[in-house]
Amino acid sequence: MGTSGQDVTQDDVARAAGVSRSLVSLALNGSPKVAEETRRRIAETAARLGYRVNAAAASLARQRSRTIGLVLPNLRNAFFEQIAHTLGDATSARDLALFVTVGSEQPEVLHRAIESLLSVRVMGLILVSPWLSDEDLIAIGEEVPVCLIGRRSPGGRVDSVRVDEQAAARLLIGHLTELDMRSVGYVGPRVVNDTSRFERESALRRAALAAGLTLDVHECGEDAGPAVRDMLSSHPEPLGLVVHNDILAIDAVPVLRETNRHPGSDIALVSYDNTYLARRGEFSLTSIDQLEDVLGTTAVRLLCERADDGATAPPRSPRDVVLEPALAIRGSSCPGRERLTP
Amino acid sequence: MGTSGQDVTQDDVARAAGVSRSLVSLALNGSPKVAEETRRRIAETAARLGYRVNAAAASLARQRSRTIGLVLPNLRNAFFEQIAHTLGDATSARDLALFVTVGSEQPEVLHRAIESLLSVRVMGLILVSPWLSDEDLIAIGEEVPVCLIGRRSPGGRVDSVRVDEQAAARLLIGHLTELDMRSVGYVGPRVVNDTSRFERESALRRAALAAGLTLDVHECGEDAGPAVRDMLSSHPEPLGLVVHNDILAIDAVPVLRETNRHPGSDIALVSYDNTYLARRGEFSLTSIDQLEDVLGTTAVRLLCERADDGATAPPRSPRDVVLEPALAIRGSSCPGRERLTP
DNA sequence: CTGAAAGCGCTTACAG
DNA sequence: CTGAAAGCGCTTACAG
Repeated sequence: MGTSGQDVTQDDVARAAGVSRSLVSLALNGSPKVAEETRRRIAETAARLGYRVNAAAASLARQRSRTIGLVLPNLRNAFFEQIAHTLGDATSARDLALFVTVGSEQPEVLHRAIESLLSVRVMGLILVSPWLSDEDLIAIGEEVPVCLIGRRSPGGRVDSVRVDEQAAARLLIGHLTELDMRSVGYVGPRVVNDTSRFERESALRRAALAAGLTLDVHECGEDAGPAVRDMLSSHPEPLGLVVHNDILAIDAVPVLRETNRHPGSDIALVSYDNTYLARRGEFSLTSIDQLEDVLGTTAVRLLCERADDGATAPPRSPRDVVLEPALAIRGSSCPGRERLTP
Repeated sequence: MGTSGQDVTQDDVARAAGVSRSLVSLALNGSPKVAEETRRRIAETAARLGYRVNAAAASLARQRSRTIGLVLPNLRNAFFEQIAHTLGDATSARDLALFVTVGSEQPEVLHRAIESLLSVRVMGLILVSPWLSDEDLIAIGEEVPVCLIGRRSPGGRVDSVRVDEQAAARLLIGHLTELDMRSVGYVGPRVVNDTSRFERESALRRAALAAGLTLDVHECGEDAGPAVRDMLSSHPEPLGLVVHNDILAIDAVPVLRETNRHPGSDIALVSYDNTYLARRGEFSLTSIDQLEDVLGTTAVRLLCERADDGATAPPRSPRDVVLEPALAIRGSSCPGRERLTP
């Protein structure tokens, strides 16, 4: 029946199945030491009684939990949703649970969130573009396996997976120069401690220089519109406009229209993340694809490897997995020639 | 120092502070039975040693955890971010942890997510507009205190907090008729089992009828653009266009422009959620405000009340808290007359 | 105000 | 292939 009543324990299952308590545990955890026939009988009894493992007890006994903590900076970016989904799949494929915590601009809130994840003794932490100092990250890495997504490993015992920002910048700048844009502008969020933001900017600057162009930078608030408007008015020439991410880039679309700039001829708008916003017909943004699925599955793998080392084994040195990005080309930069590169 | 090493336990703290194990527990949990001076000394020792409670052990001993599970349908709506933030604040104000799980269109994934929350023996579950049947919800309510947000209580032991859909519909329709719109169209997502979607539609229909108007309904996919275009072409007369939420409504903005409809004269676009997207200058959407902060804090309160009842006490009957929505009026319906109603 | 002891539900050597 | 026993770190009556 699987009904409620107070919690059913392994004891109840053991009694009902006429076996010992430990056998139930072994059977339910799929130990090879249990006869298949017995295992099946126990599993059936457990299901019939509505047994559900008590994760707290299991973690305590096992000295380690089977859940991974995911810390996202916020939920305002579809990229984060993709990541969360991919990680959800990757973890459940390994029979792990995933708990998401949403950070905040306020460091205090972020720290509290991480603390509560540590209290649960998560087996590892995945942090997406965290607003934390390298020192903080390394300190957290001392307590629990950590894998960063979208940010370079700061050393210590902290791993990371990210897309090659230089390669992404080269893809974008290459695309823009092919389109004969004369200058390149970058619009990014006005933030103080977001490392990835600055890395993106400097990668773009370097790639632009290498192509003989300079990079003009404007910072924007929540709405990128005003910054884009400024940028356009100071660049009447054919301009390659790089916006920090899709969600900001959609603010640029109406501005282009208003100011009478024509994608493909005197303007080319490109951005990052290639989320569903970029794919929408109304926006149709050329955008860097970050390969969220690869990012996610890799992060989980790195974390599990580090966790499996246990407290034994010499601490693994930090690993920094760098992925080649792709560029999804759409109407915002060259109408009529949509494709995926490379 | 608060450094790492293997986990510090209450035992370690007790030894270091020269007191008994139980006293440490009492002190750290702020029991009034402990002398203030002792409490302080123990707290200091704990901090110095880098002690962090083992939530698994605490939950097990206490037979109840101090974390609430939040289940969101997805992360594609800024409304969910607001909710998550508010709940984060509300829970930490009560010294509870919040774990977020992101659902999915696939019921199997959603069930697994809920299962893993139940395995942790969360003290309660908050579900936002869940894609689950009433029966499923009631069944979950048998296992753990449940509070729904944005959906009517299905009975059982399940509470709910939501905005009055009828009142919201009346606000919108009232606003549209004031603007002399002749017909009303509703564009909502094409879904099969989203109760809130249908409730919204029927509330609108009823309010429209009461105002002597009929409601034309078009369903849309991920991009609302095409549905909006259809709607507009079949309604050349002044049209009040209600879109299911902000994120879909922004697809309508460029369509209005293309088709040369003018907000305030022959078209008035309104939507739901009043998120940051609605507030952006480029979109400036008139939108129903759902009072996320009230929704969130109320949900936490209801949950705690039900949890405090414990296994004793006659089961509380379900509560259905209904809030009066507000309407934020912006340029998409009447340019130049932005305000908040009521 | 403080300490000794039992127990939460599970896992895991260990001995058969 | 199976069972008896210890222990994970904490909380909580209970007795002083």
